[in-house]
Amino acid sequence: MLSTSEENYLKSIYHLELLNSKGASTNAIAKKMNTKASSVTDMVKKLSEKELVVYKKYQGVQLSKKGKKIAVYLVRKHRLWECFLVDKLDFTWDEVHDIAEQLEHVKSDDLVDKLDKFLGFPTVDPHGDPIPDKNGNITKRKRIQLSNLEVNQESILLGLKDSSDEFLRYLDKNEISIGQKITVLAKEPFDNSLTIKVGKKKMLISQKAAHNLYLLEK
Amino acid sequence: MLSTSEENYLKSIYHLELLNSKGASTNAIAKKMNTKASSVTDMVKKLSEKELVVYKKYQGVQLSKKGKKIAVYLVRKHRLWECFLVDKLDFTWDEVHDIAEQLEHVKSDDLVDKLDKFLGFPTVDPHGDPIPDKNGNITKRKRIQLSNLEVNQESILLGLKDSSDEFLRYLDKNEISIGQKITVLAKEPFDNSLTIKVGKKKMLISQKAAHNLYLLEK
DNA sequence: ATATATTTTTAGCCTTACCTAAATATTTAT
DNA sequence: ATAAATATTTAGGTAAGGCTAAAAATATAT
Ligand SMILES: [Mn+2]
Ligand SMILES: [Mn+2]
Ligand SMILES: [Mn+2]
Ligand SMILES: [Mn+2]
Repeated sequence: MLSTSEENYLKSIYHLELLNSKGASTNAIAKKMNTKASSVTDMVKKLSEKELVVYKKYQGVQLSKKGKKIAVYLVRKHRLWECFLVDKLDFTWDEVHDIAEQLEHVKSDDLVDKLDKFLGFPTVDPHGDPIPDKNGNITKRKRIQLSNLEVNQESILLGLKDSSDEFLRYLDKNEISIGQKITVLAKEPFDNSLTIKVGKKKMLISQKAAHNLYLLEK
Repeated sequence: MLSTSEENYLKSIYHLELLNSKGASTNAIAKKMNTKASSVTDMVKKLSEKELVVYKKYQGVQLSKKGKKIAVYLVRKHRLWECFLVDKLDFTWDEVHDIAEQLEHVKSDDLVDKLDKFLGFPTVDPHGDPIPDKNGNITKRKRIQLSNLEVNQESILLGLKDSSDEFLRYLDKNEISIGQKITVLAKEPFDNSLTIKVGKKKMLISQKAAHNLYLLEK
């Protein structure tokens, strides 16, 4: 049985590996987990002894098969609980992350299965992120950043790159939500800002914001 | 912010105080928490410094007002989660305790309020135990053990003294559940066993089992 | 190629929450 | 009232998961 701390390390390494397939560096893990590099070294040694990661001194870590399975299961639990909080308890999407961080560590496989069923086997969480199924399979959708969409192309908002509370509230304020149709009407060459149509509304969006929106790539 | 361990101590002391209003002894706490008396002494000193319990060496502990408030809130959370697990996720009443033991430590007042609302503000948990309201008030119902009911008196099953999984499954097997009408048909003087009518069924019940059933006292 | 900067590890400490064994206080029995 | 039994506390130790500061390895710049 893993501790909450061990579980959090595995999940962080998993997310870092998605960004950099070579593995996760000590410093990157430390930054992500708000801790010190020396603490990371300690923990990584322990995870390595348990064969949950592959670690070579000074070379960073990668998850082992066993470690990845646990990490994906944690992601599954996190996202299922986020669905529960938003769909059933009426939380907003910027309120659920910290609570799901706690709930994901509750130990009961039965609970996860029954929660999944109760929610109707959702495939994406409130932020548009995919929910791994019972076997750990994740459906990958082809997606493209809004900033890379051609002018006059229409697509559907699938998910977010940055799910920070600030960005979520920016989207709320501008009535942008997952599943909406978005069309690029014009690109401003000077600052790469975009004029877009979201639903029926026209609006201006910065390059930075456009970078953070993933659309369905057809 | 209290640790899970500190919270568990407060809850155990609370339950022990309900049995013995003078307070909880070191040994009683150790037994209840499956730990050693010396560990209890350590923790009790810490809780005393935080003014959550009143502690005098060799004299056991009582919860302070502050400590009791926290303990009651934990009981509230535990029982709300048990309702969720049984009513929404279709767990049986003998499966929910250990999961609720974990869920009760999730930190979010908002979560508790919203869960309460989602469940329709329940007043009792699946075992018939009362759920403290938002202000910590617990509705006390007059109740009497089945073993103390007069012959030919009818009453309603309110709750259980012993909620062990074995007893819960004994009740399931005999189709006895919270809310049912029960009448004592006869008492056997030799072993104090009872012939009772539960719903429409007649059955024999031992003194031990009858001790564990609380009925509404009119 | 060498010097400098950055990253990572090691060494040594701290706190929490446990433990065992020994000492001390309290309770119970004679 | 004293002895024996029981309950509680103290002393000293462990493992987990943090930390800082110093040492060592690796990466970068000249
Ligand atoms: Mn999240
Ligand atoms: Mn999410
Ligand atoms: Mn319970
Ligand atoms: Mn209960």
